[in-house]
Amino acid sequence: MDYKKELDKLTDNQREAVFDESNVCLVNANVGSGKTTVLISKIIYLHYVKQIDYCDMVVLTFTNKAANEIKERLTMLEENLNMEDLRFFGTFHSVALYLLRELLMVDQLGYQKDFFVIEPDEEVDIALRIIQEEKLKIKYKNRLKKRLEQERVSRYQDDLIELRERLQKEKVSQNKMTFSDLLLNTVHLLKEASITPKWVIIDEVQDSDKMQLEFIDALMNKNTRIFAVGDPNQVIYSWRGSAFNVFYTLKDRYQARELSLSVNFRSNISILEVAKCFLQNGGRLTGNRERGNKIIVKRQYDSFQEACYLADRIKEIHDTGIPYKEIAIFYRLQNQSTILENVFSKNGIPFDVSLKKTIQDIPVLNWTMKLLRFAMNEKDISSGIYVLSHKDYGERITEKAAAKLLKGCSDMSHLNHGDMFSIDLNFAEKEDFFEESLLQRMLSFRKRFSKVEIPEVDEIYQYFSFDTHLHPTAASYQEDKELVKELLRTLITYINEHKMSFLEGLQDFINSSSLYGVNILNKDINNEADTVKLMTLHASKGLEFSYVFIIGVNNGLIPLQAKSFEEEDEERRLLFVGITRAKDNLELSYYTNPDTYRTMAGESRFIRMIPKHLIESDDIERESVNLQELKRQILAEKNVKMDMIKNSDNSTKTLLEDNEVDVEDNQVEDSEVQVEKMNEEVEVREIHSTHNGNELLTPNELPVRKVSHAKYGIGTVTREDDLMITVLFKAYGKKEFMKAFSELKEE
DNA sequence: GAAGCCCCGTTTTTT
DNA sequence: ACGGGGCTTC
Repeated sequence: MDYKKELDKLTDNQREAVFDESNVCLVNANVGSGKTTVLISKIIYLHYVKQIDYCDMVVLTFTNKAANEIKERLTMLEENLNMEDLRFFGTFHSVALYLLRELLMVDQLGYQKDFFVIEPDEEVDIALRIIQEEKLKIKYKNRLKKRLEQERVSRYQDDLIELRERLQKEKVSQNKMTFSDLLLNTVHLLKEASITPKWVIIDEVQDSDKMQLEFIDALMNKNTRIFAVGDPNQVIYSWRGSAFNVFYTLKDRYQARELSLSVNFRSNISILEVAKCFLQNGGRLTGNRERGNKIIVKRQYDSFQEACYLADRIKEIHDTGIPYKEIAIFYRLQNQSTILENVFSKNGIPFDVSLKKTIQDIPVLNWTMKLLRFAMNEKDISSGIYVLSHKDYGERITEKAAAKLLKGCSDMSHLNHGDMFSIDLNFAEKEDFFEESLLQRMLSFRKRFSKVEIPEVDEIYQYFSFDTHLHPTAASYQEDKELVKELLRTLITYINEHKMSFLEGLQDFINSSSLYGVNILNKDINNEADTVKLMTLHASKGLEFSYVFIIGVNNGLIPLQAKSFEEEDEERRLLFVGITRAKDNLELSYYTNPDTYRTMAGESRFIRMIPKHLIESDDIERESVNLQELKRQILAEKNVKMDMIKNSDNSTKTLLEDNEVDVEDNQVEDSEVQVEKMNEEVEVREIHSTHNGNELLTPNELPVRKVSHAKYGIGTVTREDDLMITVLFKAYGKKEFMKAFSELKEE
């Protein structure tokens, strides 16, 4: 049988995890160590060797992509595999949705079985409308989303708590659940239900948040077993709530056995040695490949010069026979891609940018989706109001008027659909308006299409008189019309594929577009295409390329300004993730003239964490590029410093003068030394930048307490209080420690 | 209601 | 560094 071949491919280490017999097993899997292979092999092993039915396993992932990958691999082993058997395989949210729809009593919470899943923005829209209607006092409406998530008690003495209660009721009455409602309600209802999976299997478990851990816990009974894989060194989403130290939490809660996979099969030794500099959990990371090329650190003038350089370099690489799709460029911020896009387009370099373009980002499609939502669910007042009052496509009425109009309708909802159109015409100026109105079309939509075979695109298009609403005179008309028709085509295809009736299929499509994202124009990054891939470091997780360029490794960009050490740690893991995407060649670059004020000139402290012998020297460039530029920078630094001296007291002045570099005398020194001196200057400036005004260092503090740290080496204490100590390390820069845990030794 | 002050956020993104 | 929003003061 084929499954044996799959299991034979495993290494001893991987085999141990797959064949493990403990009730709860956590696999601490290093980057590139075959995490997904182990997870899938475990499922195969349980199914084919241990004879566990697939439907006795709940397999949880974070992305649809990961879920699909697992399903595909299982289908490859068994072509006739019934997808119904894999009904508990999917993202946390899609499994929750399945449970709520098929197995749990949502009516206990006031919901109906055919509830809708809504986008996060829609919840805010609903909240804003409640605020308006109920005349609630809410401050900082522009950060309402964050406030609703975070504040358990109102921070600003307003009606936030009342709003949250009203919002909850409103969602129930409109029969809608947000993403977090899906998990929350499932956890709530599972307590009373008897759903008893034999196995709960979790991928990328380090990304779980509290709610997801509760979801796992709610699935557990005394015979349920857990198998989870993850990598604590790849936690890059803690800012959106992934629970702290999930491994420890789970291990403790279920008395789990922890196994680790330490061998990396992806990158060559040169790259792994660099990656190790950024490993924080002291874990072992070993490779099994050859040494390969040293990594390159390149200095660039600015992002435009760099884009031109990259265009040339990529052509060169491609000419050696490397396909474009083996080359990737990573950056910290989305907007860094624009300059690359422009320059690459001009130079004929094929590329794809990973952009999260969804239906809601395209106004006409957002409007159309809401129209369909209201047509399917007349309780969905907020969508109705949006559709009717939209300034471009709506009925040229205000939100208030639309709300009144809809209220009139829902008060009449005890009447059947046919009677509805005779209601309260005070709001509609003449009968004609109402008879032919979009509102009427939406309200009678379900009746009109209930007994119909799946209609043509044009039939739906005509029914809603889309042409009238898209305004043939408008500049965007042609484009809008194409988009709407494309959306409707996608819808019809979707319904045909799922072999459903029209209305059933439409309902499903509406929910899917929230939960799974419908790709209308294939805007998502196409991995098969032979193009250079441009993406953020975050988006690079889980991928691999032969050539990787990480650009903008400047302080203030990589790492982004960090407010706490937790944040700085996360920035470091983020660079670790980027570095470990590279199989054969890695190049880091930084700017000497960055385009934004937030970014500081010169290489990031992260680059200085890499020992020099691991880096292919860039000296030839440095020498030829410009001593002039260097000199200019040193002068600029000197001016900054002189300003500071003017603003500070005399004792500090004396101290700083000792460190000064006489630029004129140093012109003939080699550039290496000059760079070193410049770095010293920067360090002096950094000490100052964190101490404004009277907080400046006193002479007693500075000369000079040296301490040493196992990882960062010897450094100078720059600040100290009861709780914290700040040390400046030559190779790393400034680092804050909590005294209790710092393990610093006095020199 | 204009002027000035204070607080906060700025970035990454899946479902 | 800078802008938005809320609050206080005149």
